[in-house]
Amino acid sequence: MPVKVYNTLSGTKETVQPPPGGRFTMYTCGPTVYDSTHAGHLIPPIVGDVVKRYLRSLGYEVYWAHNFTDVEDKIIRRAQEEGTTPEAIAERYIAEYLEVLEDLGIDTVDVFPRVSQHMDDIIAMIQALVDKGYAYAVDGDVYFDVTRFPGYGKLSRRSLDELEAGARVQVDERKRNPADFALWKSAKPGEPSWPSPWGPGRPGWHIECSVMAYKHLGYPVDFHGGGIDLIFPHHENEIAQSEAFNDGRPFVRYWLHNGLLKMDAEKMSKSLGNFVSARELLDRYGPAVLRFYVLSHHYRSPREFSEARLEEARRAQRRLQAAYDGLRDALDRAAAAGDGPPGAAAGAGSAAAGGEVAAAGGDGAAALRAAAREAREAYHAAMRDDFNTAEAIAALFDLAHAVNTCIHRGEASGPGGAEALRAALAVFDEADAVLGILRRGPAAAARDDGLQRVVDGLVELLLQVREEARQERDWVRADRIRDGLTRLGFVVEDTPAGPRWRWEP
RNA sequence: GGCGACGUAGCCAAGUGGUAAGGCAGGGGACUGCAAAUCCCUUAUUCCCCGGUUCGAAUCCGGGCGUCGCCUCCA
Repeated sequence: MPVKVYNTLSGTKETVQPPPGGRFTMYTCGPTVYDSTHAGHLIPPIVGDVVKRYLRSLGYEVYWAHNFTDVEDKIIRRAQEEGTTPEAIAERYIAEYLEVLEDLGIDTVDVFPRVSQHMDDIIAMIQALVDKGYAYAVDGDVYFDVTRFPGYGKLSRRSLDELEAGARVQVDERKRNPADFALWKSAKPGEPSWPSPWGPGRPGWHIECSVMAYKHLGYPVDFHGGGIDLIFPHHENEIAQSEAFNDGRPFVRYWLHNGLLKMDAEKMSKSLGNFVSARELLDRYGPAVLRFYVLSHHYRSPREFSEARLEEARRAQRRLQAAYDGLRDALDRAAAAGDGPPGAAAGAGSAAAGGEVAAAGGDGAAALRAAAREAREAYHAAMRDDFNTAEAIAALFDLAHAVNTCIHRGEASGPGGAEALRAALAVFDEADAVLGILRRGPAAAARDDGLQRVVDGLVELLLQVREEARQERDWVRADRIRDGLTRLGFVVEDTPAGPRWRWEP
């Protein structure tokens, strides 16, 4: 079952050819760490995480490098403004970013290379480009000569003529061609610098990624990802450098670009100042809802950010979560009720074929089993088609509906009920091991601190009192307890099996 | 100005030739002491507009209109 991806380079969907040995490499452009991580930054790592997890679920290995740009003009400026060092600035925002990834459940990145740790390799690659005649040094700067690389413009589909026509910046007279870009920039007084054959300076913006991809993954890289705004000039230049360095051999096999997050119809960006902090969103919505929000759109689509959209995602995720939780409850009850022979309760123990026959009596179980099978197929079909997570999630909603219906009709406890529930649970778990949009595992695992246990105990106690009031048909007191808990963020639901509660601040 | 992408119900959003997924919101009903959750029913003869190709198009082609991105740092 082949996976297809939309490759920016070819402009078409292509069938992914697994590399020899079944080990993929993936490189994604991480942030320039001069300011806080914003909501838009979450998309590439979430998409990368899903790509890696999905391929892994198919039995492949994926080695993923996600870089930090920690040497850059804006970091230097920021350091000067705050009277500290660029390293301190970078360190601060790298720590914040890593914490955000961790809280999002992204533990799939294998290496986080940094520019500052690859100076020797960067200088070596620049030197090689100079030696091969693709680059030239002028007054301590080194530029890449785009006219020497025939494929220049193939990713962003533009020609050098178009680029010159559209040039809006003042052309540096020392460049041979206006589109030439810097590989090495000489340091101005007071700026951090590294020694080089061309004098003290620092790398240009693009060379770092070519170098770090080469060093950590080797060429060709199987998947290279990032925001669609990086196609030009960043990725275009990476191709030029890397393929020139590699004597024309391909740099990347599949280019994956994600759509941008917009804010008030403009792209969210640090330079525009219209961004929302990722940390804040994470604290307010939690990883499951945030991932749900990101993955409920196709990764290539642009999406509009707003509180209303996130609230909507929260409600939608809650529906999925409720079905999942209900499923696990039902399984627990089935296990507790009669762990015994699955068919015994209904006395439908006929025989081997009994499972199917008995199901005819109330074929909720059979329907659920069929729904689980269909959902699993639909999930894989969606994921294989350019990682269409929106469609994959739709398959889970269909399954959620089937689960709810089965439980609602009381057919989950019938013959084969538990088996069907387990089949459904297996599909949710399989899909969610990739998507990460459900809160799973025993709730207790997340509550290991003493205070939390006290709170749980108090809520349980209040609910017991409320149950006593309800027994006495003292609705006033019962509602007072429930309303009070609701105001504190505890949602209480009465079910045939007793009251259930959850904390939803 | 050039290059690229997009325009699907009140809203979000899948869907590249076969007769419109899924979600949110809304309406009606069931269940409930009342709720919540859940279930049942309901919400686009139509996919920005105009032409064309085809037995057949949201899907292909041409032309408009609109929005966004890139051409300068940017996930």
